[in-house]
Amino acid sequence: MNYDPEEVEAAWRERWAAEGRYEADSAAGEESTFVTVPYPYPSGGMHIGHARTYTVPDVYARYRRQQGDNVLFPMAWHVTGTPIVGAVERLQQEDPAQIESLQEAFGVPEADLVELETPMGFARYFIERAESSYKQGMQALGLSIDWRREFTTNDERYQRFIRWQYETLRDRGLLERGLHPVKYCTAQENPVTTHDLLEGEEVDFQEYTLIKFAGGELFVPMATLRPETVRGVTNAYIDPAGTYAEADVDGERWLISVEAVEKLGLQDRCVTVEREAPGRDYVGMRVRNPVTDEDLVVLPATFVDPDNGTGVVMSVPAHSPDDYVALQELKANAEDLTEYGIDPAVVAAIEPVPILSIEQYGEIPAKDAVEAAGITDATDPAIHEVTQEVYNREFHQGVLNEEYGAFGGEVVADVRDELGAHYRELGAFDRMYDFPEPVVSRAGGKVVVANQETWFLRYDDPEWKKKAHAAVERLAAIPENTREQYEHTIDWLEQWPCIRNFGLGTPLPWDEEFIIEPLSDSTIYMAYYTVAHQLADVPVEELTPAFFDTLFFGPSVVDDPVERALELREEWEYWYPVTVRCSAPDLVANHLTFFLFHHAELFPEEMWPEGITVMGLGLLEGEKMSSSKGHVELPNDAIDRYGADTVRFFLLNSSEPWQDFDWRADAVGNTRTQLDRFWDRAMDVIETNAPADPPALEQPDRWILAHLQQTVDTVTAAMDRFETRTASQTAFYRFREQLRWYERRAGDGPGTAWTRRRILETQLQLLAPFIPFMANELHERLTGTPAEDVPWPTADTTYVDERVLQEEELVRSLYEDVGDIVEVTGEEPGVIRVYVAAPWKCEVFDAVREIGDDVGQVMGEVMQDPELRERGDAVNRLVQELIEDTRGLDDETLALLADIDERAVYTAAAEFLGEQFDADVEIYGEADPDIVDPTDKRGAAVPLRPAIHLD
RNA sequence: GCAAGGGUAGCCAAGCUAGGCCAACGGCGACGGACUCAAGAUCCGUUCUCGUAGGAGUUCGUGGGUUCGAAUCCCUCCCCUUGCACCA
Repeated sequence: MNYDPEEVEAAWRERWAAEGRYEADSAAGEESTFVTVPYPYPSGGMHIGHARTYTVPDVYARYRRQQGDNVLFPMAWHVTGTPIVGAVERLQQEDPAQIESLQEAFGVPEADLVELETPMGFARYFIERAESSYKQGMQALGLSIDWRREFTTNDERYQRFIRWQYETLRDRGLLERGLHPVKYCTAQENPVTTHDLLEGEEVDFQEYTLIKFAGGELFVPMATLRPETVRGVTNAYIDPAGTYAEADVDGERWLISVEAVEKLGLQDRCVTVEREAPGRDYVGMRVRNPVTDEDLVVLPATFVDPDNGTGVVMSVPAHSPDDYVALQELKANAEDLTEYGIDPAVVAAIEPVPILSIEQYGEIPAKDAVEAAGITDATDPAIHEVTQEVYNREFHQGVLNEEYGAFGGEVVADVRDELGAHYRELGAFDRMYDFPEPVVSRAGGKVVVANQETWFLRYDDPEWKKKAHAAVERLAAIPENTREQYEHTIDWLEQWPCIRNFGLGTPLPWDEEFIIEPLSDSTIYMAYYTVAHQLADVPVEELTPAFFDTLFFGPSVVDDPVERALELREEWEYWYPVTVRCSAPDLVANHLTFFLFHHAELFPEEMWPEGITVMGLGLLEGEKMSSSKGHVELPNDAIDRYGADTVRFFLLNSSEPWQDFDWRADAVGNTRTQLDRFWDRAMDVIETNAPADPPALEQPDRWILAHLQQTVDTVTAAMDRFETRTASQTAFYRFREQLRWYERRAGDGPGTAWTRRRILETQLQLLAPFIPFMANELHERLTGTPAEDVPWPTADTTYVDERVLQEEELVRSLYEDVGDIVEVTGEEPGVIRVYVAAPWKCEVFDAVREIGDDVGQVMGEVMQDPELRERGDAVNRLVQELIEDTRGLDDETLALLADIDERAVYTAAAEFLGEQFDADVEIYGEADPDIVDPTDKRGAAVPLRPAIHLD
């Protein structure tokens, strides 16, 4: 019967579902393993990258099950937040890109679009209705999930649980109210996310320092990202055509652009406009530098954007190529300024003021940089690059001048923040947020930065950080280098705004207009899995904070513990902690670290996560997958084409879980071919009769069985380390390499037939986690029991045999040497003569073995023997050669090698060699009296390496 | 810039944490052969250079260093990928 994955896989899916094979219930006395993976976010369909994300934990779950554990692998759906809502909105607005993405990438038929018009409709569709839905994909892949525990984060009961979590955190003082800058659409009057942006998706807002220059009572704040240049300011620029306002800002009178008025108003400033006037009215005004007390002039410039910062900028020609070039141009055209009543002499007198020194440049870095680049006017596009370069170098290498007092002599990068804070405290500086370039929302509104009232998770709390670090310490971090990343993230996290103004999810219990955001409502939900299906029977209104207190903190923390909660507590205690969480690398810096933080705070140490495995990302034909570009591979398509086992095997075998993988159709096709071949061979074995009990075994049989035991050990060790690639490569491809030799060597007796069955049986058990459909099917056909229902194999000591491995190695290398010679000479031999090293050479070998790799010492010892001394040079050469050959081998192996009867080994293999080369094979001892040695080759014989003569 | 990962023979990709069985696993492609009317599939072999005896030479981003010995350890430089937050 040919391999037909469709049929085999359908049968097993049905059987697993009917048996409830993967429904896991707590069972006293059985070891529990709890495997989790972040629940999918159904804002679109499932693609092949997701398939791997969920298959990796499945393979581990299956492995642990074969190892005898009671394994729980649950799944749920994350529908919190704005992406789904946003996707629905875009659909309603008939956004063509969105519709194309749904139809092209995820194959949504026109007729189904109507189902996607509500957020939960949209979510449901991609959870289970669509061909490309997650649940259908997971079931097709054969993931061993306990589906009874499924839920969504929008479910009432789940929300009760999250409310309990947040009330608890608030009560512990880990939640705090405050203001936070966010991207804000002025048209919708609402915060927006990156997905909501039409223009400027890549742009991040920045915190600008406002340097409060003053013209009499009127402050003229100027925005800069380089507050340390305050001493280098030579003048200011204003847009003469812009509209400016004199406004009361928190009790001070400020001159700012009208655009800045709006922005500051949104940044928690109290702003009242008192009069408006065109920028030109302020040209020529004198302003005082708050740090140096110098008086500077405000000059007109068309390059000033009133919609950036405050609309008034300072000029630092010594350190900014832009400003330097502008100043040159201004000087050249100083006459034009008379129209503003400015004396050209004033402009002519402006000279760059350097404030720092830096190696690569002279006194005026901007001047040098501009001249070196040959820039003469401000329209030269190269000026941006030059500016960036000067900014970078000055930041990292610029040493501030002595005028900076405490900051003098320091590198900018080290003191910029401090310096800003210092002058802010003195009232000379202030700050505002803004974008460096225009940002527009999909609704068409201008996007600015607004301070929003919000609730923060206090990840900056030192006690909490300490607990989180403790959780990392006991964590099995896979790969190990992620450990450092967790530590780093914990140290670096500050306050995290954990609510949104809209979207799906759990409302903040005490302020229901806010929704707890997705990264914050998914930190301890693994605990919810342990009781999810049983919670369904508890009336929602009974799921009070006291109920969850009882469940998770125990009976002692509440006055009157509910019985049901105590029962569920036993479930939780049975399954928890999480054995391993499989996740993505980009989640280390947020979700996974939050996961650790919350566990560390809410649960006792023994309930903290035991392991996290971070998985690599997927590429498709060498390129990043992108659902918006339709560059995706869907699991259902792949499974239709290749079968689920092939998809699984490719995904797990092409790289280790934490490495990136590349889905390439040709490689997947090849994987399928390999499985076809495996199936055919397995069927041959299954259909061949073999004795039930081990008959007499030949050398090749014992050799391959010894190899099999090594393979079992290697695969098991790899699985324990989550090295699925190593494990599957070893069990499948590596072992097949050995099998090729075996097939060449093996006879056709009952021993061979028995050995083949024995090998197949073990191999199927090792492969069952990877290709469960095929492995179970074949194993059942072979033995009557599916592979997943028998214990994971362990090395059978009956067949562990180091000697047979080494002996066969001698045969193999003899075979290869003969082959090499045949190839080089291009002649077919009629007779192969093999000369085994003489006894005196073995004595030398023994000496090398005992003394080690010191040539002098070995020679000293060996020359004690008069018989050997006679051979002088030959002994010396042999010693050197043997030392080379034996280097790195351990004593045990050497002892074994010394003990092998080489001649017997070759004699036993002579028939085989003769068949292979179609020649007669003669075995001699080097010192045999009746030796045939036409070309005097025998002297080349060395222990473990016979001399050869082909005739 | 900071942080992490990576640069290996035509391509993909092991090995590098414990330096020497590494000319460097494996796959693809290519070439030769077997099977076949033929093609495909399958199987066997070759695939850095030289070589009519199992060998020798030169390779693992660059340039140095440590060592008897380095793809493997240390340093310099070049290049590539990813992340840098309120976005799941």
